[in-house]
Amino acid sequence: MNDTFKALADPTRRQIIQLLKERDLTAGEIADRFSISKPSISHHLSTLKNAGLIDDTRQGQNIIYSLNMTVIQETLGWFLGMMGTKGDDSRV
Amino acid sequence: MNDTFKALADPTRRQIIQLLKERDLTAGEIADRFSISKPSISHHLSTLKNAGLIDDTRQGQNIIYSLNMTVIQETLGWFLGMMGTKGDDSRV
DNA sequence: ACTTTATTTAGATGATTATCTAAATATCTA
DNA sequence: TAGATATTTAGATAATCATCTAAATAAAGT
Repeated sequence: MNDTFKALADPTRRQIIQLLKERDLTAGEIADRFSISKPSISHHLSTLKNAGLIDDTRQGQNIIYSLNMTVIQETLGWFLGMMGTKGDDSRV
Repeated sequence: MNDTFKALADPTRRQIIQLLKERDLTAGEIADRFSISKPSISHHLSTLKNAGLIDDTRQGQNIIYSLNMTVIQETLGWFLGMMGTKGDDSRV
């Protein structure tokens, strides 16, 4: 959970996630959309992958990244849990 | 938005939020529930307040902190936007 | 006014992080 | 196997962050 929030606490990484929401992309395609170096993007991708937010699969020379909705759903659940009646401590 | 995610990217701050979900608490009551120093908790509270996640109001010697659901709702919205059909780029 | 209690602000320190360049690895093609 | 392309790993550096102790501010009680 902490890895997830830490991964999301960076604007570049959130943008990457937004890009992957549209369609799967190779590391290079992702890097092309930013003005920072490829190694930096690679590092961000590794952070996102480590948090379980994205998956990767090699296809020839390319590595294709895709969103993994599982962790996003879990995190959404955290917020939903937050939205119960304020002060709700489960007394019926 | 970035302030929100950064504020949430710390376990102590998330725990503070969980505590405030149950009921409003003074700075001291919050600090009592952690093993780190009061100044550190005060700093965390200031980070959360800066992100709009909590409000404070002085009452005598105490400062009472409370959850502000507005930003939490907005952030929930971010996740909901994420949950649209994967690949959804709005072609009807 | 002085003391106590509650809280924050200041200033310092060690750890983590975002970024870079250079080098390594992996795959494909000629 | 040599060369080109795609990507990551290594190592360095500057910035940000979590934490601490000590000092300052605020309110209340004596």
